[in-house]
Amino acid sequence: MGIKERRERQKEFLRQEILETARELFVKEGFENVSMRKIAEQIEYSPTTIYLYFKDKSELLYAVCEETFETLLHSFEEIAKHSTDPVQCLEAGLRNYIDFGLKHPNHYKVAFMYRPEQLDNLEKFLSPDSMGTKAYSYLRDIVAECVRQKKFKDIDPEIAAQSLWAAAHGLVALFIIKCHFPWIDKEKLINHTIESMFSHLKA
Amino acid sequence: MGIKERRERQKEFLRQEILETARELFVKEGFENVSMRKIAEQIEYSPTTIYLYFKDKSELLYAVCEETFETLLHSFEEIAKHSTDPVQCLEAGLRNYIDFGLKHPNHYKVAFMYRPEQLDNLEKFLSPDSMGTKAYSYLRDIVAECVRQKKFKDIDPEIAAQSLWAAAHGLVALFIIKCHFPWIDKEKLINHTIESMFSHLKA
DNA sequence: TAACATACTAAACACTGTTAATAAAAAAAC
DNA sequence: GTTTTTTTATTAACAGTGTTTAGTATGTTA
Repeated sequence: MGIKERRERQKEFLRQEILETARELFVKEGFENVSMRKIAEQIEYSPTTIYLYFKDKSELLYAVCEETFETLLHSFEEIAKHSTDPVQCLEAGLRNYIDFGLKHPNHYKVAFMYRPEQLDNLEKFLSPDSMGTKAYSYLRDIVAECVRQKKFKDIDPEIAAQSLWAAAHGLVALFIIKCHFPWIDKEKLINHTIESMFSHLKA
Repeated sequence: MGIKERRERQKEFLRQEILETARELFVKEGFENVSMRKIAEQIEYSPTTIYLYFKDKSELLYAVCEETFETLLHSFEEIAKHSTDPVQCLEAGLRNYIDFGLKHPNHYKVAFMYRPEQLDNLEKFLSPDSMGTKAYSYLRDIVAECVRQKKFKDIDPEIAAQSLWAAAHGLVALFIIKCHFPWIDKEKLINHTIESMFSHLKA
């Protein structure tokens, strides 16, 4: 019964190859500038083959999103490993998030700036198993730890976490979309925002 | 020479009609779901006619943007008229901005969540005469007034204004894009963010 | 009435995501 | 070893997109 397994492996391999190519192109040229035909050409298959492995283009987007959330979660965990103070850990995590957005704008756009039009993808995003949920939960748990250690005032970690995320996203999203706006030194802007959010949480 | 003027009026009228239809459809169905053919059908002209009045679809987007920025600027000014304290004025302005985004997500997306791919449109956005520039300048001037009246600490108004804008945008943008995320009560989230930003500026 | 400028449109180009029907290849059954 | 069945991949097509080119009316001027 090794034949079936080998075929399964081959199927999985091609699926992965499609996904990798999609990610590469999305990151390099931006989601809306990548057509299914372009992906197909790159992997040297006909366009319709992709549909045997992914329901549609938005499922490809979803899959790349999940990858991205996973990467983000891992870098969070990595930061947490090398830090003792949860507050410092949280700040480093947020700065890492922002840096990612600035360094990989197209990648960030895929993960945080497209709304999947289809309901089933939205539902998948919300499932507790989704990498997005896990990454957010991790963020919230660090905030909760800050509160538990009384390094933050007694606040609902959910509020603090969502507010922090929004502040970080606001910076990244505007930098990306309004990239020709005469921004003050971005570093200063990031610092000011983070200081504002944190000092209010510590107060 | 009244004929030429009448024709000019007629031209301007049709241009305005196209623009209004475009805005209506963009707001109702979202920019990416509105085709030039759909706009044309609505105004009962052929699709090519639109190109006699607007260079391309992105110029239509730009024009609607300018309208939006102008509306936003006017509501800022209206708020300023009915308020004595610049801090209170600033807060009301920001809340008004956020409310607009929540009430008219498609409209907000057009103005703040699309990057015009073409350079010339980006340049137009940056010109000092553009409504976007004017609206931002107004925001920054209110912040500057807060600093002048020593109701804010001595900070570069540009930094404060951009940081405030980003915080507000972060909330609205995430609410729109991740609209199925289990957000805590939005009102609370908005309050927390604004309090954070303001208390740091007042300190 | 003839020439001209303006306003508009039909047809086409080169794309897009996606589907239905079909061919090729591999595996299973006889 | 040949035939049937299943899996995999492709060709052709549909319905749509933004945009351009070439051509047609129409109202204005000479």
